[in-house]
Amino acid sequence: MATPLNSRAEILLKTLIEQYISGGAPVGSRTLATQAGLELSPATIRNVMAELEDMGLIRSPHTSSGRVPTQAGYRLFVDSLLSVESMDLSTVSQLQGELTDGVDQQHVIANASSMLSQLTQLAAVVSVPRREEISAFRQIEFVRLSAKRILVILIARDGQVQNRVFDTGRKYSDSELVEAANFFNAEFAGRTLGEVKRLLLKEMERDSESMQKSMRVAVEMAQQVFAESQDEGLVVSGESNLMDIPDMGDVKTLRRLFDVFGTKRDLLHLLDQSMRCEGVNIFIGRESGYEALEDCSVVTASYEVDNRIVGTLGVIGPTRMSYERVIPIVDITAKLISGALSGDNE
Amino acid sequence: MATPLNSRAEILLKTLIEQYISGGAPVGSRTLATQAGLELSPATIRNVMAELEDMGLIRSPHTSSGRVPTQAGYRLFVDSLLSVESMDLSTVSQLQGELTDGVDQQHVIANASSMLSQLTQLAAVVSVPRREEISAFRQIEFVRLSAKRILVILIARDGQVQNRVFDTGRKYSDSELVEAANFFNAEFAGRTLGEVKRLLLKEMERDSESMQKSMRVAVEMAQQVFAESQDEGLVVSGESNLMDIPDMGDVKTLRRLFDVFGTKRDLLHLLDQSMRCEGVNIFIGRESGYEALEDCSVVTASYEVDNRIVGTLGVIGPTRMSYERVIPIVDITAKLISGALSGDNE
DNA sequence: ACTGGCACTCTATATATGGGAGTGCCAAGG
DNA sequence: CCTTGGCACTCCCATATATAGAGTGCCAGT
Repeated sequence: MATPLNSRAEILLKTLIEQYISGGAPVGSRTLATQAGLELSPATIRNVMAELEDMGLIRSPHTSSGRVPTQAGYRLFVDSLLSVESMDLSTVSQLQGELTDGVDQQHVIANASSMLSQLTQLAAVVSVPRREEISAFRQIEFVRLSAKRILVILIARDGQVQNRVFDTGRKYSDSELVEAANFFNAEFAGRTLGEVKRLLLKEMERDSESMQKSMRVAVEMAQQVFAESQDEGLVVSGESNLMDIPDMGDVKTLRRLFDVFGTKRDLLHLLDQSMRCEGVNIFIGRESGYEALEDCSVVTASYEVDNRIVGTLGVIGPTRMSYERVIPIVDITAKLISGALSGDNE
Repeated sequence: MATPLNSRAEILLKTLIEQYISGGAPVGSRTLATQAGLELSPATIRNVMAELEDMGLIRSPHTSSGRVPTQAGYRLFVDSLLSVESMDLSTVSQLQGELTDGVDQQHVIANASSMLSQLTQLAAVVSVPRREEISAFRQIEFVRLSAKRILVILIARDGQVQNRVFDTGRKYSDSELVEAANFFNAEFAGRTLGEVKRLLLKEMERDSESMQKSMRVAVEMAQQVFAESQDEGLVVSGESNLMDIPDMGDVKTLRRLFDVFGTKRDLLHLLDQSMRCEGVNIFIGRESGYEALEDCSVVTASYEVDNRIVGTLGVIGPTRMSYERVIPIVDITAKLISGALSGDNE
């Protein structure tokens, strides 16, 4: 941190990490000497390694085995040492193909997630976009299923449909329902879902008598449906890929990891963090803030619709993952999904 | 198989299996002597155990360790030796509560699955009901999203909503869409989804000119939505519970197991098999027909809506699971879910 | 500043070693 | 004839021990 590395040390650190990533075993001075391309003897390299260890960039698991990168080492690596491969063009177009053949936002997201996990052989995560401030309200419908059960259907301009069944206390006539629907459709058409939600909320607070009773209930139901439409989801796939990775050998560790996937809340929070920044984001080990992700890294990128960031996607794998392979995949996927969702919308 | 067991052998087999299930370790003659309640010496019991081994009901992992049940042993056990506990009443009512607070079929199913896995601490599986022949068509709507994009919404009488976006080749006027909707709603109201699907299929085959062109496309779109409505789903939860079970220690084995959960097709097939029979069904180890389920058992029960079997639920765990605890849970859940879905429907 | 050499450390693997649990069989007793 | 205690035998498992190998740190020489 204090002293910036001289270029020889950089090269050695880079080679060491690459070597460790591909081999999985601690790297010793001899292998480093042959691999780094510098004409140095193992002894010299040992001196440099000692320095790197002092700086906290690498460490040795035991008194005498090779060195492995520390978290700080990885950080430096991905920040300034890493050379990313650009992606195979045919793979890109294949990805694009698979991605855009979902007519529907849900399909696009699901495809993206599954592709991502397949390409990286890691676990993939895609957050369902916040549509609130982007997607506009188109129309709402109240369908009477039986005497007291009413189905509310919310349709957004982009074709997303949200629906929910309510058990109302009393009977509603068809005409009441039609009237309610007309009211909403006239009042709110064209506004964004978020706006409508807020307006409805205000409406309810006013506890107004200016509204008929029947309207009140309708507003309440609509409010709930809108509230759910915010329902931020998360699509996870390829979790089981992580079981093939020897680093995670411990079933105990795996279990905790899978719990994270199960709850989703934590993951969502993590993805939210990287919503702010553009481009690819990397959380290494503890940086994510979750103990279960101790030996994992998370590579994320956010995607946008109509030039606004609306969601994030990423992959989760062992800290010892091939960043140079994974980063471009995540990057490209984010861009493609942006395209697929934007094009879809008009 | 040939010779039915005498009662002493039965008791010993039963105790052995119970002992093995609770302890997880091979059971020897001494422990069996103290646990079985019979006044017999270990030596005598050894003789009986030898017989049981000859019959293929138990085996010893090594020349000299205790015995463990074979698949055939488990089979006999669950078929005729098992005494199931009846369930704690408070648990039942709690279950019922949690189950019925989902207004919506999807919620009920999801709740059932999660409850099932929580109660058993195993992986749970619930198949989404075949609604085709039960659920009636209520109405269809065509919403124009943009010039050539049309949203088709299918509403069933029970409140299920199915929707899909189509990119049509040409523009449709609002009046055309209204006309199409009216046609469907008048023609098919009240019929079951399955019926409508078949009728539409026939309609399309006729390639009739009696229909206007616009109708043809509408029929086609409707057909596709109906086809998707058949979309048999599967809700899985608690997979990660299996990682806590020491029997499955092997990550390799777990991985294959998780692959089964991932593909779902195989699971669905398995659940289908037990749709035919009423009551609780048990597949032990290989009986399920899947190699990945080698050391697992599947306990299933089907549930019904309006006295017709429409789906199946079950749990998957190690063959060495506590059947006497699991069976009643699966049984009750199936009954409760039947109730919850039937009551919901009118 | 770099290098070879050397003693040292620590791991991983293979190889004994002994205890323990359980069996099968046999001969004796009810 | 069924049951039982006794006994030799088998096999697993945990522990200890030896050994090879990889890698280090340090020092002295270039």
